[in-house]
Amino acid sequence: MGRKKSEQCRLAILDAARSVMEERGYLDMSIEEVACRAKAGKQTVYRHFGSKPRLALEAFVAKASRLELPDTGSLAGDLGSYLATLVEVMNSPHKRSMLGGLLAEIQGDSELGDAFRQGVIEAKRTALRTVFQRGIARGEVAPDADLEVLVDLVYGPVWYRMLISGGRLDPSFAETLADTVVLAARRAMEPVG
Amino acid sequence: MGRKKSEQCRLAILDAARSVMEERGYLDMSIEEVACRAKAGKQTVYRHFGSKPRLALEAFVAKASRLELPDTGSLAGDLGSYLATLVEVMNSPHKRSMLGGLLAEIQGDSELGDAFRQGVIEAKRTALRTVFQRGIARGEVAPDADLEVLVDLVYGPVWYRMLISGGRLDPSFAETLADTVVLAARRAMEPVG
Amino acid sequence: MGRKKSEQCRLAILDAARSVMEERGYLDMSIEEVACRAKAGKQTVYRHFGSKPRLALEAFVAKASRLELPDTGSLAGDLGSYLATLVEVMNSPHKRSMLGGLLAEIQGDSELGDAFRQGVIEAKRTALRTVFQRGIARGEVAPDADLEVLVDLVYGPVWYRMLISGGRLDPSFAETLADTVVLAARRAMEPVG
Amino acid sequence: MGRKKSEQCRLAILDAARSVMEERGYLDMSIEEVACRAKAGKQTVYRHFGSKPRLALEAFVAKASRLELPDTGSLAGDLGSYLATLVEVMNSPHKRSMLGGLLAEIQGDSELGDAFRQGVIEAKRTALRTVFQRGIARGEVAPDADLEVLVDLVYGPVWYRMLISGGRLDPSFAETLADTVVLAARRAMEPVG
DNA sequence: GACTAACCGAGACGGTACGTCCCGTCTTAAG
DNA sequence: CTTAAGACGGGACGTACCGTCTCGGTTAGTC
Repeated sequence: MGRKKSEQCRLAILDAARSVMEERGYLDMSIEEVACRAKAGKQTVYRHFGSKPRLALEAFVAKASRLELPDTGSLAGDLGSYLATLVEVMNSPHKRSMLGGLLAEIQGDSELGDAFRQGVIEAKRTALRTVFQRGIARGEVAPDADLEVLVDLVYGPVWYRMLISGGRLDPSFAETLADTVVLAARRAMEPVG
Repeated sequence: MGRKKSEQCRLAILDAARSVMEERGYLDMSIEEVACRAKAGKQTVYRHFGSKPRLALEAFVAKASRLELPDTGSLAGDLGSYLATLVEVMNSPHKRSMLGGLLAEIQGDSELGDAFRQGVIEAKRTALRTVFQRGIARGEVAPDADLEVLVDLVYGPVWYRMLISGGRLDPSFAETLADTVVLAARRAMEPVG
Repeated sequence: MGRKKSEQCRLAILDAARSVMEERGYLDMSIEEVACRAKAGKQTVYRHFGSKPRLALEAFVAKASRLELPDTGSLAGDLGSYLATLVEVMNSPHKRSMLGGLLAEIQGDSELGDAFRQGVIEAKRTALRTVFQRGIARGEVAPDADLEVLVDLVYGPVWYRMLISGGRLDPSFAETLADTVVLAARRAMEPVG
Repeated sequence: MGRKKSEQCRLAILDAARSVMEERGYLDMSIEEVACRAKAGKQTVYRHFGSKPRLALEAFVAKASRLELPDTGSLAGDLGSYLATLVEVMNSPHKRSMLGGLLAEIQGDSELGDAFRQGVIEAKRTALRTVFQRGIARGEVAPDADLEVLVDLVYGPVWYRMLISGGRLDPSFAETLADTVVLAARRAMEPVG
């Protein structure tokens, strides 16, 4: 029984969380400020989200721009188009701060980690897997290629530059990376040498 | 005049920091506990390291096993050997926690970020760059290849699996990744088609 | 319709309030726990009693053992008998806690204070006043005695020992106090000296 | 070792506590506001006083006007003078609120209760005991009188009026009470009847 | 060898945020 | 139409750490 949890209230909190994170970054976001901005009590925040990283995760997922899967007719076209968009989206200080903070929390909280990987990572991997499978059908990708590694080959360098090496995330990087992955995917078909 | 900062004391603090991080993870490490374990005053910790992420960074760098650069005579051999070791070293919960935490702090603190990239990232990249340059000399790598992207292609997937996707970091992954990068590096030499 | 249920519900709340207070004391009694034990909603508690001190007051008055006014034929007898019972009743940790808590609330809430004095204090004072008036009729009490002060002389020391000094509340105290008050009451009749 | 607790800081907190209590009463005094007014951290308040009732007790004791013990040469004079002053001092809303709140806390916290009785109550009782002993020496008080009850006879009615019955605390009450106690004390000497 | 400035441990300081509890009000569903 | 259940905005709790600031006590280099 009892009163129902208000959806309106939930959204106000998510909004507040988002705006605080964009202003201060994940680490300096406090539940107290989020509650205050959402004109909610702290308890209400905890009732809805349970903890700071959960809140951040939901706020992140809520606004995660759903990247559309391109279908240009060739692996090179698909990858080039997809990576161009991906790199542009990832090249944002807000995202860097939010994702950096979440990564810290994820290590050692496996429940949160699973939720993060399920909600944020896996969907994107599935999209790319489809792209490579279409490549196999077209004969552009070796049929025995390790799709997981190919997917890693795309996402790995992007996340690595964004969060770790601080390398440039520009169109030229997207292009070079796409080209290289295309070559790597194809080559597995041919005899080495 | 006066007394010098004690090296012994500095080491005790680094040791304590390391052990706390291994037990509780980066986020739950407090300066107070580190000071207490090192039988040092908090002030002393701040005098030597200035802040928590700096301390963690130094603790990390201090114990960072200096990976030796193999020279087997072939790119495939070098990469295979290097990646096998790298993947083994990275497959550690402690490292995950420390690095995740550092990443969170790095976003938005550019001074710290620079130190991290300088002390942890760049050295490793340089090593790999050398490997690829030897490959060029041997004719195993296209002379006009983008070395930075090739290096990203190695480190990106490893960090990505470690911190983000949670994918396996096992010898078979190392091998597949090494093989794929070797192919990608070589292919740039040949006409596409 | 549900008029009957209402009274039943009121009693359940009073019962619950009493039992919580006996277990935890007045200060640590929360409306929430009372409602829960009474299987009532918080709103219902507020509808019936309005506030915690009101509830406590009603719970206290409800169970207040109605002390019978003795009529032994002499002031000494009446007072001795009455004080013996009073002291016994007051010598209870539950009562101490409830009354201490109520006293705290009463200061600065004059409406509650009036209700408390009206419901708990005045009835007892009236009883004692009657005893002294019978004493005047019998010639045992000076006719010009200040009855209010005489009544204070009985209740004051009892409450004072119970709540403030922590002095013993035993039969011997009751006896000595009764004797002393009898003397004080009579003496006003006679010339000093 | 370590830095010493600052006396200055302790006094600032006591001062703040006093002023908050005078404005809001004991129950509505919050540690947070006290700390804020004293420009101290909450932790500092807890370090020095440990809990709200302890703080209130110390604040109360600190400002407790040390009533001087009169020595007029007669029991009637001593009691009249002492009670006149006592009643005047007790007739204060601040005191009512502070003492009411403390009484609530005292019930069920025997350590605090002991401190309260030791610091606030016992000193005053000792003073009065001395007065009565001088009365015995002068032949104004029965030598076998129960001094404890005589002392109760003075303080009881005063506290009772202040905190419980709400009766007037004016000079005429002080006078009547003093006279009555003098009579009660003397009478024990003489045969009843 | 005695001085003395800097360092050391310890820990108190003014703060900020935590996550919890309870307040008194409001909303919903069931009887 | 009244209940119970319980979510709501709010406020204080007592705790944990933050980074800074005294404290004595302990080393080293200079005089």
